[in-house]
Amino acid sequence: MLTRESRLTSSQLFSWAVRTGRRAGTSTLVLHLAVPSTETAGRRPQVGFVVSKAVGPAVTRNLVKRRLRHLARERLSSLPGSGVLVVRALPPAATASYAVLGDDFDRALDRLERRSQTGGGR
RNA sequence: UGAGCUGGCCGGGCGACCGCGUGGGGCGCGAGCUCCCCGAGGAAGGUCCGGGCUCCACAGGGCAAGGUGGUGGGUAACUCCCACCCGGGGUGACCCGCGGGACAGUGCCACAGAAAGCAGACCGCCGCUCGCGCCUCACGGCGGGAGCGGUAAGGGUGAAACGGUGGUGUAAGAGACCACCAGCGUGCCGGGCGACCGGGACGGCUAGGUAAACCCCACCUGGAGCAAGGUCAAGAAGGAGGACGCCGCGAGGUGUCCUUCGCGCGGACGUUCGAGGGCUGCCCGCCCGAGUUCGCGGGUAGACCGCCAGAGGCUGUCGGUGACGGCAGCCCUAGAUGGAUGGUCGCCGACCGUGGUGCCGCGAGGCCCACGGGGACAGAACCCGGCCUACAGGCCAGCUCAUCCG
RNA sequence: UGGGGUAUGGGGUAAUUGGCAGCCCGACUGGUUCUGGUCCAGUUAGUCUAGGUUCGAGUCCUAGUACCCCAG
Repeated sequence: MLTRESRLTSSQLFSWAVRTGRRAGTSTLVLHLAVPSTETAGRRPQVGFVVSKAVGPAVTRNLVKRRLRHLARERLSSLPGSGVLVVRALPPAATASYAVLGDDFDRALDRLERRSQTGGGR
């Protein structure tokens, strides 16, 4: 679970991260990561989730969200200081196990970090 | 023992590690840290009804529109619930029913059939009159036709055909008359608060269906919905849409042009006689300079309230056939807002499947052992009462039918 | 949260007041052709589900299911 502080609660930041952030996808997840160019104070990273109705009914959507929040909490330290991460779940995430979701999360996060080190992004 | 009917209840358990939200306590200047309590459902679901609550509207009445529809009760209210009545189904326990009005009016009843609604008559039956043919010496008889009239018994159609059965009667027939039965109307007696039920009397002999067709009658309904509504409260930067061009595989980015929004009202001062701003906290001075500033209202991003103690739950008792109500005692039992109530793992476990040269049994099957799988439907979003829908598996109580034993 | 609409063979669509469920494309079979296509003839299969009103329901009523749309 995530504390209130680490949650992304502003819809403006949500659309900002999805629009301008770098993207990496797997079969179950798509991650958007945006880092402010100027250091807007040393805030902690924030994580938000998007689980649409295509994933399933409310019970499975909530289950996917809870699993993702736990996964994100364990990986908070590897995010850049003031980064904004949006995790979007795809329909296969409904049937994926916790371990599979964790692997996909790690792979996508790894790809995002590598791209930022090689000076990617716009 | 088997098959069923009705009502009620449960709907995984234990543990370890790591977490989240409301509230409370402690520490800390503070950010925060730490401890404790509590933390999804019977449907939280669909959003089909009814209410509370909030804002708007409203003298009163009527029309329109929508809804409800046996009777009596319960309730804050209901299209809900209870009891009863009526009709239908079942051997039965029991179940089902939008169940007012068809002499207030209008409409419809396809096909078939003579005729489908109020009266009429196709075939037929019967009588009378007039021809014709045949038989007979004749009287007369038989057959068939036309016209006039009497009938509705029989025929056949249909979902439905103008009461049914039997008799008297007749030229043939007919409620024309009689008996019984069904049904209608009027008034009476008895029972019931009532819907209605039972009984007998009289009348007329008979009246079709459809209102989930229009309609009539009685009753009910002001509108919106917690994104209701309220409090606090930035910024003037730009935002939205469209057309065209460039870049990009694309998502998109960027440029030009057009449209629109960037609030309303009022006051004061000011536009070269300088409001206001900057240097600079003040004065002088210098520079920029056409709007500046104040009040009231409105309230976008955002924050907070509404927001969880309530038609509340449990137990007992009393009243009532029951729904339910009265009284007493005890309890506090989710309040999130990109949305908490959990994640991972282990053990147990109903239950299911497979196997066994195991045990019991005539058998169906039961028990035991091993292995594998392993909980259904489903997540509060202002609250409550119902309805409807989904649901693996299991428990309890009462009752019915069949069979066997005593 | 509030409101509206649709459902007819495999696909797309008709059905006047309730009165025999049609049409096009497709699929299949046969014929024509040396073969395929074209063409001709024929066959297949349907009113979303359940219940009700009615003599009779695609149509009317009630409940449900699925999908779509609109406003905030």
